[in-house]
Amino acid sequence: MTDAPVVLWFRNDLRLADHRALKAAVASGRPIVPVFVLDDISAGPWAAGGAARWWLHHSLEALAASIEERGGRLVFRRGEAAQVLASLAEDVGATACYFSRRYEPWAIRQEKAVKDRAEKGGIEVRRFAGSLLMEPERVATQAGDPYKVYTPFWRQIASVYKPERPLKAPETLNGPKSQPRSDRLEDWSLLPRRPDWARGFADVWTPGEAGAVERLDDFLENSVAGYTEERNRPDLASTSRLSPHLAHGEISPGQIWWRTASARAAASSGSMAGPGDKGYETFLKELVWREFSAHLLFHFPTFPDEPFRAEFSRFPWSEDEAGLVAWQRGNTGFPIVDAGLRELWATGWMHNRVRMIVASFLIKDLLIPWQSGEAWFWDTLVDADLANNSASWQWVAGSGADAAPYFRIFNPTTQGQKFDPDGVYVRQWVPELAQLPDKFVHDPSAAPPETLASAGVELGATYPAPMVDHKVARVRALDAFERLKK
DNA sequence: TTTTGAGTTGTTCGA
DNA sequence: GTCGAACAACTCAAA
Repeated sequence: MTDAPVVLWFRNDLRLADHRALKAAVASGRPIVPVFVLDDISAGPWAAGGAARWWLHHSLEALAASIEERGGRLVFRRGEAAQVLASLAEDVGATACYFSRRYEPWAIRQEKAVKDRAEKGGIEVRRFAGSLLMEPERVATQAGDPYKVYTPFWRQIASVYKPERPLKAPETLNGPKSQPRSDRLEDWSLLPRRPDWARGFADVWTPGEAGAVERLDDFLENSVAGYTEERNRPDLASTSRLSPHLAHGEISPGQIWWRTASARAAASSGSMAGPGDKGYETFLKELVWREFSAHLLFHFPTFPDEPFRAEFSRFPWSEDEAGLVAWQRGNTGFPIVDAGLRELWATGWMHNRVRMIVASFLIKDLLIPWQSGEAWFWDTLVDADLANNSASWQWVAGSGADAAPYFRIFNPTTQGQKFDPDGVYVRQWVPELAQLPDKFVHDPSAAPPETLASAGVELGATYPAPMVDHKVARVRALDAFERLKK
């Protein structure tokens, strides 16, 4: 027996409940030194973007507070994880380091460096299952290959995965006798200043473990029943909005599965499974899409950078810098596209249906490479997740696994009319169109001049004229994809 | 090894 | 206004 401390390395698992590494550290009976390492070096180009850093700051504040309530203290240090952890272990005389696994290529390299360095110094390293339902090594086709099609992957997970009651957060955390040096979180400059573009974020989000659980409970109580249909409606608050909490590990997918299954059982007890029952399964399927993306990235580490289908490297992309900027700012002249990109800028998040619409527009209407959209989302999304982001962009581009067929080109006007039928979403984020009648709110350029005038809209002045003719752009995209086949 | 059935999210056109 | 077919062929997963 020893009472040398255990270093508990927090990564994208910023919670105390359902945390295996933490549970093992507590069970060891030794003092615990919890630490978060800001390691932009190991992450390289995929270091957290601006919006995710805002979230990270607040999530770390919340985590530090709940550790403190339990008698511990979260240490903040900055630098290359292998080096930082070794030096922290030395400072406190720790002989072990526990952490949750991550699955991104850079994080796998980072873990290996941590392990090599620690073991050289005689530190025991224990790695625990991380942010997935199942370890990627354990999910394979009968031939032993990774799944490349979603539906069989889903069937496999649904039949093999056994939901387990999530681990409770420990009630006390014993620290070491003397506290190690720590940075001050405020000195990391994770929050934007001048300009403070995150001003509106706090109205919408509550980063931290408690906020995550509250969000899930609210969803299961109020929205899951109608989820199958309403999840496509950006004008309704019908999705879970758990993505940023999941991305930072404030809640685990296992917790989500367990609570969803429990809520489903409670809802159907005493009555036949009603039409509302479908919502639970649809929701779990979305959770498994996240899983699918993570497994794909694990098996195919170039996913964020290169098209999964190699022939797409020959695609005739356009170098349209001005077009990219118009898209980023939400000045395309297509209301639903602009609404989405402005929602993203204002809140760090965009409804998933709208993500598909804006992505299709960038790729297929403007012929701008999906990597440009991926990079913008990386910097602006509070839920930025390397696997989800790259898999989803490649899905829209048609270059991904199980991707959309090339002829699936979203019509931004039709999509707006279909999924934001009363224009509520557009009017919220594109207020200069608010006075237009429903009939034209998704298609201002079709409105008669007097309608525009009385709504105070002057195309090209108060709101941009459409930057492309969608009909023409569609044919151009189909043509480009046609050439790809040859 | 070969065969077979299936594959998130759409649009347009013509009957 | 509604509905079904066409838009391509290919790859994947499992029998």
